[in-house]
Amino acid sequence: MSFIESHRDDLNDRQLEAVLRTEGPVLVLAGAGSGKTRVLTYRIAHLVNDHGVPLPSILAMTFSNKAAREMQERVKALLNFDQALPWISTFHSVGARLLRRYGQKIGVGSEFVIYDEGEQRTMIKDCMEALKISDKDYNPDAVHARIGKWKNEGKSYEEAQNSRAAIFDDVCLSVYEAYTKEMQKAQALDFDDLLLKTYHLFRADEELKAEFRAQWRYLLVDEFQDTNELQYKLLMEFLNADHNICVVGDDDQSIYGWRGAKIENILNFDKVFKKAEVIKLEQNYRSTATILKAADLVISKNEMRHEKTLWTDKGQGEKIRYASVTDDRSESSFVVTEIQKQVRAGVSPEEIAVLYRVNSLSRGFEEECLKKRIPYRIIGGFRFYERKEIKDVLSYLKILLNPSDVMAFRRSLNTPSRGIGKTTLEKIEVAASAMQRPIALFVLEAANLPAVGRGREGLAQYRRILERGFMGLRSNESFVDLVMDILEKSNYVTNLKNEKTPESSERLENIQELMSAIQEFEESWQPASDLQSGDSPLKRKLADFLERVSLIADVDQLDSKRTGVAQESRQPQVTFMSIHAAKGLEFKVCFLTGLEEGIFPSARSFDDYAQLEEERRLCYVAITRAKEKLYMTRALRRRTFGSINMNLESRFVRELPKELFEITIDQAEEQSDIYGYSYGGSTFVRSKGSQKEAVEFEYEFDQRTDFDFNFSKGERVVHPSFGEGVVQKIEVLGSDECLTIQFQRAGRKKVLAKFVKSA
DNA sequence: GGTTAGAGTATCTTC
DNA sequence: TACTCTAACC
Repeated sequence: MSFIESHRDDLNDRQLEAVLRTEGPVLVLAGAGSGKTRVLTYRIAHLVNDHGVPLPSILAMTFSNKAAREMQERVKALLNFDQALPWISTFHSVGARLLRRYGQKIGVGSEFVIYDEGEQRTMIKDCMEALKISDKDYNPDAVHARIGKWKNEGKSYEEAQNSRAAIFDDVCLSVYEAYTKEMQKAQALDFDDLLLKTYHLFRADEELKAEFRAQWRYLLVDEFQDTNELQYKLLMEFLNADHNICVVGDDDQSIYGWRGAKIENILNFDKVFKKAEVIKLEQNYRSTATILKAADLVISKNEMRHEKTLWTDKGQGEKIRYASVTDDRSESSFVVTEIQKQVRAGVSPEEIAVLYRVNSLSRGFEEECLKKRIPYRIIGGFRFYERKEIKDVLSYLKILLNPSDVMAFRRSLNTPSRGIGKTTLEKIEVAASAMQRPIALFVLEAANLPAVGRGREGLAQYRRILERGFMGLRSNESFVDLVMDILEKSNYVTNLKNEKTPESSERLENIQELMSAIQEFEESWQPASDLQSGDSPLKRKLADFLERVSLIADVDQLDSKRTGVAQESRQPQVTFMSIHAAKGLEFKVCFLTGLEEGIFPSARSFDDYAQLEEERRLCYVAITRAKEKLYMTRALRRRTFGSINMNLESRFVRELPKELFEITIDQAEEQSDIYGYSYGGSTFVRSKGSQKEAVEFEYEFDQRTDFDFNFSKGERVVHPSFGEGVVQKIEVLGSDECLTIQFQRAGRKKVLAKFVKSA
């Protein structure tokens, strides 16, 4: 019996059709929760089992590593197969992989590093400075954005020459040119480059293109609504004349327009590929009818969409619980209290998510959970691998792997402080550049470095670390040993240990975390079989590790740090995250918070209809994450950027019929005729029928007194090295307490509670 | 060259 | 509010 015959019952008719239609272009419009991953994985299994298609002939692309991993796992399970599936991968990983192997053909060295957003920004600023373009006249972020736009159109700076429309473009173009050259010099690629250079590679090398086109006979793309122009172009390069391409997506869930995603890609697919088979998956297996009804009412107001209606055979379910409360603190308290109720009623915390439009809203919920000792985890916000201490440590590894990496060089050279400042650094950079030598090698080899004053000893120390590192790379020692040794030789950990501040102990913890990540990585590491090279295993290990780290996204590290109750590990936790991060996930109980005009929908979308449609889609995504119970909350007053704003109730709430809701309104203000909105940082309050009037709110929050802390605000305390002081602020840090203390001698400092005693 | 305090400013989402 | 940048001081 064929695979598909024996699995027939797993699929509904539409899904089956999508699986069986293996030849030619196929567009699967898969509504939220309609089983699209199932379609993709079964399709792959069907191709392999029933059509004898070898796995490397299938190229399946996703956006997140998490989605790729999930698809890999499910395919492996269906096929009873146990090896890595390299071509079920993210767009960026596919690019990186091809470039490591074939990049030399277009001048991309195989040891390139990937620069993150921050490094790109520094690079842009450096280029602007070198070109004497003031960052006051031209905002580096705007320049960056313009360059990104060109890249997303598939254009190098040469190709962008004729797309200049304004003086601003001229400026950006000169920066783009300088930026390209600097990146080349540093042997670095940014995120866009991973796609752009791959695109150029395929355009430049017909032979190579033909080879891969012959290999990849079946293309699959997940979340097609989120592809940008460049990804689309790249896909077209990959696609051979058979046009066996199956794209799966939901135009209603396109929420990355701001990042260049073109919803037209999915809206026009059946026009570009006239023979395309369009299959709609409309049965939802996730949510109750009530939740789907709300989602449908929100999304059906959009004009730019494929018409479709989700249905479910699940019952009505519970009503949506809507709470309009006085302020953000009440909102947090309401949400957390309800979480406690749900948990008491038997819902696992793992099945509960709190969603918000902006990451900054996580704070209140975080504090409330800390207070009530509820385990939680936060996805997004600060990423682990973007923390200073992690980047510091990684910079040493990066410079070893790629001695041209300027950013890593600068960072590692003087962290911890070795007395090497800006002037010395500049001299070294200029000299290395003149010698056309990778900067780290230059430092290592140069007999007489440019005149360095006080930095002499520090530089010698740095050279010793480099020597040690390069030696390690050539040898066969373990990855962990190498890093430990560098940490020791650089005094990095020692210095942190001496600091004894809450910040330093958190940093130490994070480095610890990094070490275990490295160890874990090392233990499970397998050399990629198709990329043979003469490098030592350690070097390849290092390269793989750094690449993985660079391509990690928020959702990918679901089990990473930033948990509230640090020590008691592996407790079931409630999840907090932005709606963007929640895409593709589902939870039994969801809280959709901050439903206020100006927040959700965001104030930025007010004057742009297309953006407003995207907000609407975002709301649709949020609602459809819930399986059984949906809460929606809104605060009348909210503190944003230090000032208090009053916002109207979100239109997404107002548009929904009351009968879907069970409503809680807990304040008198709701009755009054004063309503307000905030725009541009100041607060306006309008009275009904009267003129607009600007009002600054003075609103003092109750100081928290309900903690069972050992210390209280205003208490006099003694610290072993800072002496006497007065407690000004108390925060919870993991299972510990962090105090802000005004010391008589030492000034204001943050210290861990365990270091101080009552005076 | 390193440190720090104060001013200024950005205010979303992220592969 | 919280971060980044600058300028003044050590």
